[in-house]
Amino acid sequence: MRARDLDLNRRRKDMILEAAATCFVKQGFHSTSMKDVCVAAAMSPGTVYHYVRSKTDIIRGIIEADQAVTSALLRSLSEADDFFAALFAALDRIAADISQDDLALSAEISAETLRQADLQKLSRLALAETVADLARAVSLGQERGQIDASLAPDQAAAMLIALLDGLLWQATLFGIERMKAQLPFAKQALARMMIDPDRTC
Amino acid sequence: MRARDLDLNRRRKDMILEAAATCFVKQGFHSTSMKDVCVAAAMSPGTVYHYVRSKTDIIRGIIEADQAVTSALLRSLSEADDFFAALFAALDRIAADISQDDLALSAEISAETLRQADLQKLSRLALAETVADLARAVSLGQERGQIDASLAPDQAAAMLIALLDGLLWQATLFGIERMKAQLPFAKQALARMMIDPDRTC
DNA sequence: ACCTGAACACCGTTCAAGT
DNA sequence: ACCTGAACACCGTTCAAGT
Repeated sequence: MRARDLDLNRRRKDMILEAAATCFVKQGFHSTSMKDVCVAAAMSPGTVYHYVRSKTDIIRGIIEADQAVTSALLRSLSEADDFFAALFAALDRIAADISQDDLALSAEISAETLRQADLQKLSRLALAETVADLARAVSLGQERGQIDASLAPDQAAAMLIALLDGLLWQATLFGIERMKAQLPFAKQALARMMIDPDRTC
Repeated sequence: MRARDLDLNRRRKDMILEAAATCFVKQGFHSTSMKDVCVAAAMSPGTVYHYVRSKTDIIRGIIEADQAVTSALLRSLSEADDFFAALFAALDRIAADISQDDLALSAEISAETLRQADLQKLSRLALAETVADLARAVSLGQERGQIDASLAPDQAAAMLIALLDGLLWQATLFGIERMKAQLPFAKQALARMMIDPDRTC
């Protein structure tokens, strides 16, 4: 019955995380109360706290789930033959898939992360992993002659992520439509950043 | 005595804003209570609420003050003769002046902004003004032949701000020292983005 | 008008008590 | 073990009462 208990534990926690995510997306992290989460998960406070350590613990679960998605998307970049084609396709997909509420929540989670040491560490490791994954794709692109070989892959990756994060923030404030309109300019900027300007001379 | 009343009003509100800012920088927005602010400002709750509408109202004051600083810094870019020299100097100054706590607070304020319609509008207008100010400097740089004339000034400005915001976010997580180490790469990236790659051919 | 501080409704979390 | 819901300490804000 140990196996069954562990399974119940995981299932109940997933239910709570899902219910909480729904609330957070709709109302934000700080304005959804644990009572809201309890109602959405159809459990009493005591039960919720039996499966979840704290409100912060729920954020931890969401960050981990998000990072798994990002990581998979980035690893697929390393498997592509054409770096820029794959990168631009990924940007298009991000712009097409993301919702305004998702953007708001992820900004809120990012901020929440800063005031709690363990969450901040989690968030820092996630970003470091993202940059490392992307640096690997950059390195492969350099070997294929698609990217300026004189660039440090991790620095190029950091710049690319910075530009993308900055655009996502602008999309959060100005709306996703504006980001879609910005994409061609962003692609040009990224290509210029990463292709040797003297290459065609 | 109307004049004196208005003056007291402004002075007291400034005292509260200053006390609150100190608390926010040290502990963050959500983990400083109004009681903390009252103690720091040496006033009772009733007095604080006599001069300030709400906790959110304090954030509004901080955003407005921040934007005044940013706006002044950007306008000075328009007055420079060499766009990139002035831009790079501004980046160096930002990296030198900013503290880890400031970075954390501004991320937290940005997030807070998203869940309250009036704050979001304020924040959106501030970013729009920042982009517009910078676009003007870009436009002048183009007239002087320092920047690729084929770029749309507002788009180039938006990309520049996006990259800078992204780097500031990385500095928030990884520390300012890392941002200082990144600056040369950021400058190269910005120059490549904004200078016609065929110019020297 | 300016200020006090008790009071209000609500928050995240805990825990004695039930099954 | 799993679950309940009353209770606790604390939050942002208000308001009758004082000067």
